[in-house]
Amino acid sequence: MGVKGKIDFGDLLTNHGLSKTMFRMELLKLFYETKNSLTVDEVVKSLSSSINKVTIYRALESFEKRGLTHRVPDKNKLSRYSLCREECTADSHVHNHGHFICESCDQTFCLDDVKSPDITDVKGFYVKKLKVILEGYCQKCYTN
Amino acid sequence: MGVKGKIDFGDLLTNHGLSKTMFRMELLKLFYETKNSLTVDEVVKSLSSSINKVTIYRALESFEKRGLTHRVPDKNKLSRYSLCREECTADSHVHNHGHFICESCDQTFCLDDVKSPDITDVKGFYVKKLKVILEGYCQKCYTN
DNA sequence: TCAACAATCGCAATCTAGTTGCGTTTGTTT
DNA sequence: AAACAAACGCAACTAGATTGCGATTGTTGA
Repeated sequence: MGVKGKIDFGDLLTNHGLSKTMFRMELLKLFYETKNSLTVDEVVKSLSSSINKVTIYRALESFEKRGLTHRVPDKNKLSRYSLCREECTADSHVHNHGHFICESCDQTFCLDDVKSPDITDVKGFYVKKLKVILEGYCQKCYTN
Repeated sequence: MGVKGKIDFGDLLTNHGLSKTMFRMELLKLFYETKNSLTVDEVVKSLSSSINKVTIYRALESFEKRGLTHRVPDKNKLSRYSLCREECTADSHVHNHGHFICESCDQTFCLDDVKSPDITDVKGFYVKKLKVILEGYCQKCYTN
């Protein structure tokens, strides 16, 4: 169990039916410390220990299956991964706010003021995910 | 010029600063006849004449540069392409409605009832594109 | 109209994110 | 601690997408 609000990443893994390995705890920690989403390459660069990319792919795959992380789009080229919020479950990743992706620096920003549309009235579809994606330039890249 | 409301795809290309080639007119026609978005592979299958994929990629690239078509996301794997609506320009692709992508059959459906959030108040970002993406199963795939 | 230039095209090679198979290592369970 | 399952690393592979370059087609202006 966690102590004084600190997150026990081992417990987090165990509670989600995943083995508690050194690497996966480090990976989970990285995602909790990172505000924005990460690509697999960014994960490689951020981790202290050298780890095989395949392992990262497989870890993130099982994380998503267990409702810990999920993919977010990134200009259709490569995948980004992001921690799930409370409202996510293994089978449902519905975000209630928009995400901004900067074309230049590739950073993702949460836009809490941009609310997702109400989809309770959508008929004829079984909706598992909802994403609101804004793309363009962030302040920093725009002024450069 | 077009005659009696029929679209002259040659003019459309010329007006957007593109050369009027047989293939590009066919490609543009295909997009105007297709309700949903298309992948490059789907374009290959739909075209009567055999055309190199590279040419399609390059055509769609220049179409996007000139504000004729744009990419839409597809489960992070491959790209789909879609005609721009009136509100799109070369530098701005902001859709006012959501898109549903079926995980199973990969079809994209326009959800005119799902309105995009208002982003006029977003500060600190230069927004070029806005997308609302829903994913899950369409009726047909869900009941199978 | 047609020569000159620019845009487009096809082919082949290349790039790269992501996947798969399999033998080894590590974690979990009892 | 033994037995089983999950996770890992390596190497090979897949497939969407890109690039270089010579050939073809389209556009422009005299």
